[in-house]
Amino acid sequence: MPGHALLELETFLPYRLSVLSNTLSQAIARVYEKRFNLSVTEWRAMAVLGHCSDISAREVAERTAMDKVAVSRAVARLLAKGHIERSTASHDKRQSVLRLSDEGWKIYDQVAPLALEHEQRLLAHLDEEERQWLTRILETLWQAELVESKR
Amino acid sequence: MPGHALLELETFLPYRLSVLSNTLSQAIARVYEKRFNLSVTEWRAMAVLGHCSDISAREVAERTAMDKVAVSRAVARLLAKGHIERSTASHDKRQSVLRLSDEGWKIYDQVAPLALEHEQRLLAHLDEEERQWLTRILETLWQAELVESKR
DNA sequence: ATATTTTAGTTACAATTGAAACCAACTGCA
DNA sequence: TGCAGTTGGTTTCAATTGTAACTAAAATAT
Repeated sequence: MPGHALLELETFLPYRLSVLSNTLSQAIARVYEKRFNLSVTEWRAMAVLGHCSDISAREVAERTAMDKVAVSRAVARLLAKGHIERSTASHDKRQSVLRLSDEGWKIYDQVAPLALEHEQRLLAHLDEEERQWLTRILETLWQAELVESKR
Repeated sequence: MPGHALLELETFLPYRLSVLSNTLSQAIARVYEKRFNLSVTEWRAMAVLGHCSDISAREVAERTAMDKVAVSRAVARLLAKGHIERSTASHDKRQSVLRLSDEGWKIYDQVAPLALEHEQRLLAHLDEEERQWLTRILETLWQAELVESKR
């Protein structure tokens, strides 16, 4: 194609990141889905609550980078399944206070190791030096995107 | 949370990749959308056709990592907008032969530089050494995931 | 040749998602 | 106090997407 801009999708960073992360997420998602009947959004909410409990839906949204509608729906389904419990914040009756139920913890304790194992299996393809670079680079890009998207 | 698996979402690789690539894609997508009325799938199809012309829908699907239904719909919309043209392969009447129209090339020639520029702006946060590592690492993970997902 | 299976692409229907409207509770300020 | 503007969360409706079924053409087998 003479005279046209040279964009090769296969080497285009945003595209590569997108495809890589999608195949990756879907691979894990399939496991959540089949074995535990959890969608990605549901699992993300649970993951956050497993790590810091008694937070509001808004805070779950912030920490998972999901929007509040998605969180609202995930919370509704998790409540229905009994994986989480909800009460109302005493200082602000709009806010909910969310935490994993005993049942939820049982799920969490099964899924979390699986997720970590999957991550390890992926990282096993890299040597220690590569892993350190990757962490560093992702951190940098993450920060860069954050400030970009805030504008 | 004593006695529970330690999964911190913020440092979990699949999660980081997912959030990073989503915010990244959306940032570019917004530009496609607003300025050129193109969805991400539509643009991806056009990007592939800009790079190698006269290929079938199946081949577009392969090269964009989208499924054939998504491609079919993107193609339908691009045809309706007049951005691409379609004929039938002489050696196999099932296959379509797709290419950008003159109109399509005009769009392509505007969007492609924008996309490349966005990529450059992002990469500008990294030094040359980091960029090389990133390319290498993504390539490795890409290959690793490909073989994983084929099983 | 003809029946069977596979492949390219589309269509139909259900499930998921996103945007905007909405409600209730809080904040700040006159 | 009371009223305008925010904020947390839900609901509604439309658009997007995924799955499965489908058609037509080609490849393979009988």
